Amino acid sequence: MALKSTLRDRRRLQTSREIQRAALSLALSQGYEGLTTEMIAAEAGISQRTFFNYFLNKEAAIIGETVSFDEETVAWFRESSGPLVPDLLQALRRLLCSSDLDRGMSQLIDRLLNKAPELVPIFYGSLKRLSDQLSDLVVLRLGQDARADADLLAEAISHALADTFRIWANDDAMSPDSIVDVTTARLLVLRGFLDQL
Amino acid sequence: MALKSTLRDRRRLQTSREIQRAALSLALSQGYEGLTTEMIAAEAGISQRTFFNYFLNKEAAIIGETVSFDEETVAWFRESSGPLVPDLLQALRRLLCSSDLDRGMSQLIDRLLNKAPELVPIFYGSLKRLSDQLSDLVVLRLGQDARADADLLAEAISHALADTFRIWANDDAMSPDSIVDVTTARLLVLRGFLDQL
DNA sequence: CACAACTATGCATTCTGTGCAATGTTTGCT
DNA sequence: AGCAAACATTGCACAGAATGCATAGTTGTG
Repeated sequence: MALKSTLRDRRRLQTSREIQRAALSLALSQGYEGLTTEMIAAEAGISQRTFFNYFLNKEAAIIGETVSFDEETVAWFRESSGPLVPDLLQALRRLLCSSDLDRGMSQLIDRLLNKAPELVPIFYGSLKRLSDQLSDLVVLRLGQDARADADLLAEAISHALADTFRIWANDDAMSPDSIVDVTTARLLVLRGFLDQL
Repeated sequence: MALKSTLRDRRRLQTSREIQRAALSLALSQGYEGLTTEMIAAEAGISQRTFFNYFLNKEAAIIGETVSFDEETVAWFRESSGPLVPDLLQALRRLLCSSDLDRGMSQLIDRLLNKAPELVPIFYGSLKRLSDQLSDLVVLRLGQDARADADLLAEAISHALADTFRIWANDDAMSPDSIVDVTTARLLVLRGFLDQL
């Protein structure tokens, strides 16, 4: 079950990114209002029908594909006996390492979210998917009874991470490796607030 | 600029709630898949066109209207010299007090989210609106420079609150007044996790 | 009452999203 | 290489979502 990279898989990934690039660049130049799936398909050099083979809807094309923890990371996390939260951050480090980050794309997304704020809720809806994965990890260690607590922690971490992504996207000097470090700093800020309770 | 309750306003609110009730009950009985705006309109006793006069889209009808802080609360918060986070929670208390909560409706939403998990991201996208309001409050006190920190805190609080709502919806013995108390307890759990850093 | 502001609705239209069937491409197997 | 299964692309048809516009009715106000 190793990761086999066939021609088909490579093309699929490439087409998927090309569609997202087309969607983002058109949304930025022409505005998200009035952007149609036909325009995106034309810009990406595919048919409208094929567009819908790749993405369930227009928003999904803007957001792009969701990353996932690989099995090794999940296994490592479950077996680790270190403290929970630092281990979660370590898992995130692995995730960011395996998924090759594209700063240019992140920059486009950030600019689009500034230009078309109506997309922000959609983006946060999609962030929920990452949060769910984090929550699943926590439950692996603490058990299903801790699901509610796990959700809460996962939300905080995923939002701190999303926050960090915007910083990283706009700072060419910032290394991808330091993303999780900055995320940790953001979480410490949050803890500072909660110390008021 | 007091709150005048004309016949028009009352009817509007009533129709809006009737539409949401129709949408929720149909989604629960027939399934969200295959639920059309025409069905909702028919069940609510209005035309499809009128449905779209009340809600921007089908999802918005399910979620219902978003609550807002009233001007007095905003003014009170800005002038208060108490610690930030407890004041935020106090503002939430006022918000929940003024918006008359409907446990039955919240219960329906909770059941629907369990039955149709594809709606969860949409719900979280809408929760962002409340979060934005909280963030605006924080910025009133700390200034625009603290926007990023404000967002982070607001996200944590709003998710803790959403969490509490689900508990409240399913526990008839729980008083609406205690919602913010439970939310505070949830935030303390979160702080406990973050103490691992 | 008279007039402005708002509401409901029908109709036409554009866009989204899905199912299906036909045709072509890639893969794995012998 | 040759073959069959799996997968990808596309066109077409169609149901549903959402908007603009015109019209007729209702409510608020002086």
